[in-house]
Formats: sequence, structure tokens, C-alpha cells
Amino acid sequence: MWLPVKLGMLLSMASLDDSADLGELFHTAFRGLRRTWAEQLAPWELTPHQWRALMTLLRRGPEAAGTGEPGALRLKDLAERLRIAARSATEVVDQLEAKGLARRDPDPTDRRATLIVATDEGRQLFADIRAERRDKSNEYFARLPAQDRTELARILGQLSD
Amino acid sequence: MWLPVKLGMLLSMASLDDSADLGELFHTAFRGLRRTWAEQLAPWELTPHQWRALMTLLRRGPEAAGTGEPGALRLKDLAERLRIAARSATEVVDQLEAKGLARRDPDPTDRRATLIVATDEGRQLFADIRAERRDKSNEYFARLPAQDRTELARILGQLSD
DNA sequence: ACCACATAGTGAGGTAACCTCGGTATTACT
DNA sequence: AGTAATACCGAGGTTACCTCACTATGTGGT
Repeated sequence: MWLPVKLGMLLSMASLDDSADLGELFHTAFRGLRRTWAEQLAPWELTPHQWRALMTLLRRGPEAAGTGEPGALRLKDLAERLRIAARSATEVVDQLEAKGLARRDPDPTDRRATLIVATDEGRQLFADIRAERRDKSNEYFARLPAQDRTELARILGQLSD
Repeated sequence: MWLPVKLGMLLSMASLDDSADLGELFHTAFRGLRRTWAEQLAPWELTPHQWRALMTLLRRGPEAAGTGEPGALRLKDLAERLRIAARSATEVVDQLEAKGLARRDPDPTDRRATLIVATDEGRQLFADIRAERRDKSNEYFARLPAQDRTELARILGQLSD
């Protein structure tokens, strides 16, 4: 009776649900990651967002090594690397500055710009947290076999363009 | 659901930065997903959060089919399925109610509880959006080859417990 | 040299998507 | 009957974003 129609619907719904489930999976996995990060960083009173910013300041790609002070980035460039609006970068820099982990210096080459520089304290904190994380060997992704981590990185790379 | 895993493709080059990069990748990929969803849902003036709630109301698992009204869930159960605190579910239900997509009915079996029921409008909107999404064949994950989608689902499943 | 335009940062103000804590009504347990 | 647990909601807070308008400064064209 309804079998042919139902079959077609089932097929299209199957693929639809597939992507929906993928979205759900992504959603819950990401929330788990966020929670884990927040817990790991809580002892240092850093939010994941602040940690990402500090990390971005201090872990510039090798291509930039030697081209200026280490740990110095124009606010606009920081925003770009964090993939957030410049205004949002202002905010996180405010927070880092309030904690004494970073400081604003005028850019000598452009008086409109400010360079965000990690302070010694910021550098120290970064090193400490990194060491801790190494010890705990990154709780969250440690669940995955190394091979799956590689696969995941490859697939996520495709999604991020 | 489980497909054979590709074996021995790459040796793990795991370094300390590996996990950090994985986190970054995850972060940016998730933000992309969120943005895509928000854009897709904008014409209907639904946030991704509201969509997820409506979907959860209407797409109960087959195990629950026939065990009560379709599209009816206690608020607490909705919260559980969305993996958010009960108080947060109250909020999203408020929003759906304000839009006329869902309604609160007293649970006849427990006077403390309220059943969240999708209205006809809610059902209609759900169907419309689903049809649209099928047409666009889910922009975001469509970038990935089918095999990678399967892999991703498998790996994310591991992460979500 | 001057003017139009672009760019860098920020103040003001807003939003989505969460949370906890405390209170009230109701049900369940002993 | 009395105490503990549960379901929901009001109040109020947080994180991580956003846009828009403004000022100070740099850049290119004539």
C-alpha cells in the first residue's frame, strides 16, 4: 500500500537525519570540548577565550619569527587570527591587560595602531599552563586513538576552508 | 553505522601543538557551522537554538513513537535531550511559545510537570524548513565527501561518549 | 598642498545561549 | 503524617560574540 512512497521518504529522511545528526554530534562534542577547556583553565582564572588570545600572541607561526618582537601583534591582526571582529579583540585584550598578561604599546610605524605585547607574566603563565597540559596530555582528545585524531584534523581542515 | 576504518594512512606526527591545533580547528569549524545554520534559519526568524528545540520536540526517537502525543515532551526531558539545564529549556520554550510554535499543557499524570507540545504552526514550520534544507542539501557538510561524513560522525560519536 | 577616502582602535549598546540559586507546588518514601 | 525529592520558574549573572558611530591618523589623487 504505502510502501513505495514510504521508501522514498525514508531514503531522503535518512540522509537528512544523517546531516542533522552530524550537526548534533558536532554540537555536543564541541560543548564537551569547551567545558573541558574551561575546567582545565579555571585554576588560572582564564577563560578559553583569553587563553586562545594569549596563545595567539605567543605562538605566532614560524614565518613571523624574527620579524619584530615576539609576542607583539597589532590588534587588528590578532582579531584576524582569532577570526573575530576587531571590536571583540579589543575586549579580550582589555581582559588580558587587566590581568597583567599583556600590554598595549604604540606601533612606532603607524600612530593609529597599537601593538599587543605579552608581558613577562603572560609568558610565564603561558609556559606554566602548557606544561600542565602536556602532563595531562590533553584530556579531551586523548580519548581518540592517534589515527582518529589525524583523520579528524584532516576533515575539520576541509570544513574550515 | 560502523564502517571499516582506513588503516595506516599516516603515522601520527603528534606533537604538543597537535592537540592545540585540533582544538583550534574544532573551534573554527564549529563557528562556521553555527554561522551557516543561523543564515539558513534567518528567513524564518528562528535561532539555531530554537530550531534544535523544535526539532527535538517533533523528531522523537522511534522508541517513543506511539507512546503519547507526538511532539509532546516534559520540559525536563526536553532539557535532557538538548543537554542543557532545565532552566535553560524553560527559556527556549518561552520563545517557541511566544512565536506560537509550541504550547504548554499540564501533564495529566503529574501536576508538577508541563508537557511541551508543538502547535500545528510549529509542525508546519518544521516541515517547511526541512524541505528547504533538503533542497539545499545541507550546505555546510556537503563540502565533505560522503566517506568523510561517516568518519566524522564516528569520531565525534567517540568524543560525545 | 589639499582634499577625499580608507584604516585602526574604541565607546555605546545589543544578542544568543547558556548558568546558578532560591522559591513554590506537588509527588514519593518511610 | 512528615520529610525528602522533583518539576518548574523568577531573578540575576556570564561568556563570547556582534554592529554602528566616532576620532585619530595615514594614503593617494590632482
